[in-house]
Amino acid sequence: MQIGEVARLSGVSAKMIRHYEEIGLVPPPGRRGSNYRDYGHHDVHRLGFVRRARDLGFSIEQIRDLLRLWADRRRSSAEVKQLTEAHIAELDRKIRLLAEMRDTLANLAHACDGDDRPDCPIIDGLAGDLDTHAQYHNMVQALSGGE
Amino acid sequence: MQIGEVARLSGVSAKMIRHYEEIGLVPPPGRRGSNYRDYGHHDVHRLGFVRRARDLGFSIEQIRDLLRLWADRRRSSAEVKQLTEAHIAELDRKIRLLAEMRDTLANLAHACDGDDRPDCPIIDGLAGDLDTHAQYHNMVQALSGGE
DNA sequence: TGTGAACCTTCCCATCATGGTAAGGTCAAG
DNA sequence: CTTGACCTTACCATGATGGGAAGGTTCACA
Repeated sequence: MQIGEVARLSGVSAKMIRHYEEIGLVPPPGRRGSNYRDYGHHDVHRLGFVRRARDLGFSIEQIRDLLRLWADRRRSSAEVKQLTEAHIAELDRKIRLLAEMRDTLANLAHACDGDDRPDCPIIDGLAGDLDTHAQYHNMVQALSGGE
Repeated sequence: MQIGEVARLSGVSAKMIRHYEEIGLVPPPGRRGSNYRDYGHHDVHRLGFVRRARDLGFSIEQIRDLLRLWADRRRSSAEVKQLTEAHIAELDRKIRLLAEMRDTLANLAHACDGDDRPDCPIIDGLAGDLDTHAQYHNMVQALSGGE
């Protein structure tokens, strides 16, 4: 099977399949006389695994571990679960960070008239006329108390 | 003022200050006889603005616009607000994406015993023995119905 | 006057995962 | 024999940041 078909079947681009081979994430396949890579069903399966793990936000290094665990018949599910929960914790951390940004901005935007005049709490906040965090907390208080 | 002090005062590393100059985000400062960059208070203020905008997740190009608006006395707050709300929408999109990953993984992990045996729904899900999304939705149903 | 520490300068490389493009080889159908 | 669809390698780009090398400047202190 040529790389293009594997790409179609696995959902991983040919570009990335070559890249994963180069970094040793997947083994180099055999070559035909034409020097074309030659894949089998097992490779499609493995690359599908990689794609699904990527879709769930695992890093390449984590996927390397997951592939090793997948192939290891003597693995403990505890190890898989532990790796997964570490990743969940990382996702939670990122979500909290983004949510904090969003909330700060939403509060600034809420206080901004959004009209033709230049006066703008968003710009003022960024300019540091007010400390952004203090401003954020003041906002929260003003909003919860004043509305 | 040397770049190191500006870095300290603004919270932007000297490395990044030079980078922002190179990409035209901030104007090149004057130079002393030693060829050292020479900054004033205004530069510290501007870089503080940049840092706060970065902390809120704005991209460099968005910050370029924000700096222009900041300097424009005839700006409309509507323009600032519009830019901000576009960014908020982008943050929401990222948060939703990450939350979906987290929820899928949390459900898989929930179904995983995490013991010494190799059987593992997480690995099975990644291996595509079940479609991940279908599995996720089945999980949700199983969890809400079965507990 | 010398010297060492603490600055500064430019230049290049690395990250992470992915895409683009260029220049060229292979193969099957028409 | 050409055309088009495929494949190959090699290099460059992204975005924001850091690391480090090799070398120049400044200043305090012995």
